[in-house]
Amino acid sequence: MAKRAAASAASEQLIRPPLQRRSQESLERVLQAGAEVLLDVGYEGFTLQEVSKRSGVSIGSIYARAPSKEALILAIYDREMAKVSAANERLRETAELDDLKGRELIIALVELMARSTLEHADILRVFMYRALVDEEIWQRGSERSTALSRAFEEALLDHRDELNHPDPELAIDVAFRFVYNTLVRRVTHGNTFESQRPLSDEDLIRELGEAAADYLLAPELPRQRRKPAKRRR
Amino acid sequence: MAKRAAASAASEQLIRPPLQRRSQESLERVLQAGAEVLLDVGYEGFTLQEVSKRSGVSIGSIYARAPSKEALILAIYDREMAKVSAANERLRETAELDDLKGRELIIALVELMARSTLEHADILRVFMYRALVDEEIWQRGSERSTALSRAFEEALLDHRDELNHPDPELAIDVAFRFVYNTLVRRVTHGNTFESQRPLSDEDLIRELGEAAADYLLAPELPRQRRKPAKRRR
Amino acid sequence: MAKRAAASAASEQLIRPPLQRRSQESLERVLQAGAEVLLDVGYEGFTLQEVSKRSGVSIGSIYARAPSKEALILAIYDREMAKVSAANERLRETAELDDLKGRELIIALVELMARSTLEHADILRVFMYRALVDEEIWQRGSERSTALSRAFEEALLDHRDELNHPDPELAIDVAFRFVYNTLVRRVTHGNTFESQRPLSDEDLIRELGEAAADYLLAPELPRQRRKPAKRRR
Amino acid sequence: MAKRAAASAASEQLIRPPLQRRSQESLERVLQAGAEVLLDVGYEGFTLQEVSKRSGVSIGSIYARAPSKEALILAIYDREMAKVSAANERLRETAELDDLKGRELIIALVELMARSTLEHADILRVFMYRALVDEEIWQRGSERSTALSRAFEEALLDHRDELNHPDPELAIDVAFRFVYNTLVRRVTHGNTFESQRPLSDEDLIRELGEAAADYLLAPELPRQRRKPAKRRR
DNA sequence: GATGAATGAGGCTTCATTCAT
DNA sequence: AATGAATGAAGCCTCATTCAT
Repeated sequence: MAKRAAASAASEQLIRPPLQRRSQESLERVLQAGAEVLLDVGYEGFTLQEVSKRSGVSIGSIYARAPSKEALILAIYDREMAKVSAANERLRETAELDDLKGRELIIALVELMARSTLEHADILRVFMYRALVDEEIWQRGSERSTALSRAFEEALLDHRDELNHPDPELAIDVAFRFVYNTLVRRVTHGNTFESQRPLSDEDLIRELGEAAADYLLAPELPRQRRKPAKRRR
Repeated sequence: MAKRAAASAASEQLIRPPLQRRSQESLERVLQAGAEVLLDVGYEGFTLQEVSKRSGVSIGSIYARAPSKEALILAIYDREMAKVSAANERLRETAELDDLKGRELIIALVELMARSTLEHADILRVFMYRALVDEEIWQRGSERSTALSRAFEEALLDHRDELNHPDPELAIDVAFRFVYNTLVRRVTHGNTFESQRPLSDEDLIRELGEAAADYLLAPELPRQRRKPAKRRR
Repeated sequence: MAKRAAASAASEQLIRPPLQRRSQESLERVLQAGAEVLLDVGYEGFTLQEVSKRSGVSIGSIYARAPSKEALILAIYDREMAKVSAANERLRETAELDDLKGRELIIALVELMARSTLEHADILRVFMYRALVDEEIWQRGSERSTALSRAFEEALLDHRDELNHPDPELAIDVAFRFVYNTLVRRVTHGNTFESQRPLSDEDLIRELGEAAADYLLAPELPRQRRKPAKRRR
Repeated sequence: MAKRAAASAASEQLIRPPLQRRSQESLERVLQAGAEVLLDVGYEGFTLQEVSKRSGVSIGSIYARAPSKEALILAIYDREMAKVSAANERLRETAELDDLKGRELIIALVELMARSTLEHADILRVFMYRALVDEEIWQRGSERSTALSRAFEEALLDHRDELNHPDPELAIDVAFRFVYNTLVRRVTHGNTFESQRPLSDEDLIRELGEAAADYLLAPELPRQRRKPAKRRR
C-alpha cells in the first residue's frame, strides 16, 4: 500500500498529468504500447518511433506527457510494477502463514516469493536488464527487493527460537539471498543457462524451500562448526 | 580443455589471423584496449572510435581483423575468458579436494566456485550484462556455467552415498544453482541490492557452503517429505 | 501621436479584438506574460507553451486573438512600446527646454534621450535583438528612432545660427547618430563590451552631451577644414 | 599577430585537426560553405543540413572535425576574424600615423577604425547578431573591441598634453565609444535605421573624426563646465 | 468561445561500416 | 597493409499550429 502510493507519487513527477479524458486515454495507450514494445523487442528496440506507431499517438503527444524517453520508461516501469505489486498483494492475502511454524513456514514463504516472482517473469526480465544500466530503475528494483527481504526476515524472526544458527539474522539474510537470487536468475536466464539438467518450477520451488529450511533449522553441530561470523568489511 | 579449444576455434572464425608480427601486436593492443573500454565505460560506451583511439590502431585496421563490432567483442570475450580460465585452472590445481569428504568437500567446492567467480567480477560483470542480449555470448557463458555445474556434480556424485536426498542428482543440481546464482548476482549486483544488511564475501562464502551442506546432507525425514520430483516442463 | 495611432492601427490588424470583457482581460494577461517571458528568457526561449503557462490562458485562446506567434510578438511590442512612449511623453513634458540655448540645450537634449532610452533598457534590449531578424519590428523601431532624430533636429534647427558647421543639418544628423548609437549599444551591450574602463551612466551622459556640444558649436576653422560634404552613396 | 596566434590556438581546440590532405580540404570547404550560409541566410538559417549540402561534405564528416554545431560556428568565426585581422594588420601598417599630431591624428585614427570595420560589414553583421546570444562569441567580440579601444587610447595618450579635458582618459574612452558604437551600428543597421537622412560613409567618417577631435581638443571652458567626473557605479 | 491535446516536420547528434589514399 | 576520412540511417527532442471536445 505504502509502496503503491510511493510509486504513484513518483509517477506523477514523471508524467505531466493529462487534464482531458482524451489525453488520459492516449497516455494509457502509450504506456500500454510501451510495455508491449519492451516485451516484444526489449529495451534495445524501444524507440519512440515504435511506441508512437504501436500506440497510434504522435511523438509530440508523448512528449507532452513525458519529458524524456527516460521518464517514459520509468512511468511504464511504475505502471507495470504497480500491477505486479497488486497481484502480489492478493497473493499474500490468500496465503495462510499465521499458523505455520518452522519448516512449513519457510517452505511457504519461499513458495510465495517464487510465485510472485515467476508469475511476472516477462516484464521483470526487461527491467532487470535495464536496471543494470539505469540508476533510477536500479534504485526502484533494489527497494522492492529490500522490502521483500525485510518481510522475509520479520516473518522468520517471530520463530527465532527454532533457528539453531548462532547468528540467526545472518542466516535469514543468507537464506533470503540464495532463494531470491536463484529465482531472479530464473527470470532473467531461464531454465537451462547454468545447468543443462531440466528443472521444473515446481521442483525448484520445493527444493529451494527444503534447502532454506535445512539450512535455517539445521541442529547445532557439536564441534566448532559455526563460529560466530567475524564481521569484515 | 575441450572448451578452450572450442573457444579458440570460434575465435579463429571471428578474427582473420594476422600474418605479420606487427599485425599480431596491434591485434593484441586492440583486444587489450577493447577490454579496458568495456571495464571503464561499459558496453554502452564501447565504440570502435574509442577502441581505435585507445589502442592507437586505426579503425580500418580493426576491420581488417574483425568483420564487425560484434565479432570484435566476441574476440575480446574469448581472450578475457581465457585469462579467467587459466586462473581458475591454477586455482583448481592448488585445491586439495581429493581427501575431503561430505561436508568438508561441499564447503571446499563452494569456496572454490566463489573464489574463481568473485576474483574476476569486473570483467564478468560486463559480459554477463552483454550476454542478456547477445546470443553468442549467452551461449559461451552458458557453456562455461554448465561445465562448472558438471564439475560440481561429478565431484559430489563420488560421495553419493553420503547424500540422503531421495534424488541426489536433483539435489546436487539445485545446490549448484543456488550457490552459483547467488555468486553471480553478487558479481552483477554487488552487496546491497536485494538486502541492506551488509554481508562480507567471507561470511557469504562460508554460509553458502554450510547451506549447501545442510541441504545435501540433511537426514531423510520420516514422513513423505521428499517425494521424488515429478518432472514437468 | 500620429505614430501611436499608426501603431495602434497596425495592432488592430494583428490582434482580433476581443468582444467580451473576459476576453479583454485574458488578452491583457497574455500580453503581459509574453513580455515577462521575453524579459526572463529572451526571444530564444519565447514559446507559446510558455506564454500559455504563465498567463493561464490556453494556447487555443491565444490563437483566437493572434493569428501567429509573429503577430503576438508584434502585439507585445506595441503594448510595451506604448508604455515606453507614454513614459517618454511625461519626461518630455517635464523637461524645460524652451529657454535653453546652445550648449545647454544640446546637453539637455542628450540627457533627455539618454533617460528615455536607458530607463527602458530591459525591454528595449529584447526587441532590438529581434529587430535584426524581424522585418516588422525593424520597421517599427526604425520609425521610432527616426521620429526621435527629427525631434532632435527640429529642436536644434531653431538655434541654427549658433552652429558654426558649414552644413548644420549634416552636423545635427551626425551628432544625433553618435549619441543615439552610443546609448542603444549601451542598452544592448552594457557597460564593458567595447572597453574595460568602467563608465557610469552619469559620466557617459554628461560627456556625450559635451561631445555633441563641442562638435556642433565648434568655431569655424580657418583653412579648408570642413569642405561641404560631397554626397555619395 | 598575437591575435592570429590566439585565434588559431582557440580554433585548434574547437576543431579536431585533420591528418590527411583530403580531410584538410573538406574541412576548408565546410568552413567556407558555413560562412556563406551565414552570409546568405543568417544565423537562423544555418543548419548542418544546409552546410552539408553546400559544402558537399556529409554531416558525419562535419562532426568528425567539429564536436558540435556551436563549435563549428566558432571555428567559422575564428577563420573569418583571422581574415579580418589580417586585413586590418595590413591597413595599420600602411597608415602613417607617426608624424601626425592632434586633430590630424584623431581623424586618421577614426578613419582607420572605420575602414577596418565597414570593409567587413557583411560578416561582422552576422557575428554581431550572434554575439547577443552566444556567450563565446560575445567574449571574443568583446576582446577584439577592447583591444581596439586600448590601441586608440595608447595612440592618444602620447599626445596627452594636447587634450584639454580635465580627465583625458575618460574623454578618450568616451570618444572611442561613440565613434566605435556609431560604426558598428552602421554595420548592423545600415544607413537609414535611426535617421532617414542619407549619409555616405565618407561623410560619416569625416564628421565622426571631426566630432572626436572637437571633443578631445576643446579648449577648457572658463566656468565649472567640466567638473572631474565623480565616479558612480 | 475556450481549452489543451495532437500533430509532424525539422533540427542536432552518434556511430557502425565502407572506401579512397 | 594500414590509415582515417566519409557516409548516412536512425535516434531523441522541440514547438508552431491545428483541431476535437
